[in-house]
Amino acid sequence: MTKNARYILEIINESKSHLTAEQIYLLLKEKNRTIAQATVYNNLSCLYQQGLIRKISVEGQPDRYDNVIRHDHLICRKCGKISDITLKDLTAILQSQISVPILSYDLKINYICNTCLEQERTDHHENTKKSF
Amino acid sequence: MTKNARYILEIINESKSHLTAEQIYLLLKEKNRTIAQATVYNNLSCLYQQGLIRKISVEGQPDRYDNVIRHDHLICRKCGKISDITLKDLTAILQSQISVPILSYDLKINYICNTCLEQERTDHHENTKKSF
DNA sequence: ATTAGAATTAGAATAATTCTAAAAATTAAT
DNA sequence: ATTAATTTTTAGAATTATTCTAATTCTAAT
Repeated sequence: MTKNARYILEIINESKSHLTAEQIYLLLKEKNRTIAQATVYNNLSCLYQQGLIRKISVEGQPDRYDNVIRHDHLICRKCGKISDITLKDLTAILQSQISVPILSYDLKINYICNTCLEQERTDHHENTKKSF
Repeated sequence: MTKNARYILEIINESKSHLTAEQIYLLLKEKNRTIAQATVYNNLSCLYQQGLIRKISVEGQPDRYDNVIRHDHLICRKCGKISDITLKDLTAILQSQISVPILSYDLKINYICNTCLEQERTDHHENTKKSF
């Protein structure tokens, strides 16, 4: 594993958020390492193929990268916000229903986050007022 | 709902595969409807927001669209192939662990498909041979 | 030190999607 | 039916994310 790959893996493992390739690139530049975007992409692909990181793709957003410690994601259907949540491991339940070996699974749970719920409530209220 | 939206929804609901926006556009053209790509994208966004279709994003691939009948997906980690699989509904199990209401969930199970397994076996064999 | 192979680079190229502003179609009001 | 208002569609430009390319730099073994 190259130095850059190690740095990138470290950033992903230490981050609490779900970074995009772009964000990782910027973080590396901040830490005054000179690195090209292509290198970030290269290494991310590499790390992903080796199963050292995972990719989470939320529609309308660039791919995001995450550590491989088992956890699931809550996705707000309004604003696209991603939050971590650790639910009971489902591997056994799933594997019992599938004959081929499961490598891993990605579970995204769609909901509406509090901010958007609040927003919705306010909007609705305003509409109601307007219609009088 | 506009005529185009209806057509697009129909195509998605009737398709057994997981179509991209591009593929939907081409299908519509085949059925000699004149339609612009932008219209396909517009309507897909619309249908998605209304919860009438779902989007499945597999890394390295353009977004794909699917019907909302509950089912899960098997994703081959080597070639990216997507297959449908209907596993036991997990909503109750998940909801019991989450306080906010779940709208829906997307479950992608990573595995290696038969073709890729075969491929791997062959490659390995060749490597072995070569190394002599 | 020399060299082969791998990693990195900057920038071009590509692919998917969104934006824009005008045109066409649909709907509602007269 | 005619006009006006609104919605949908359109073609093409613009943007964004990502990959490709070919040259350069680094690394590690001789």
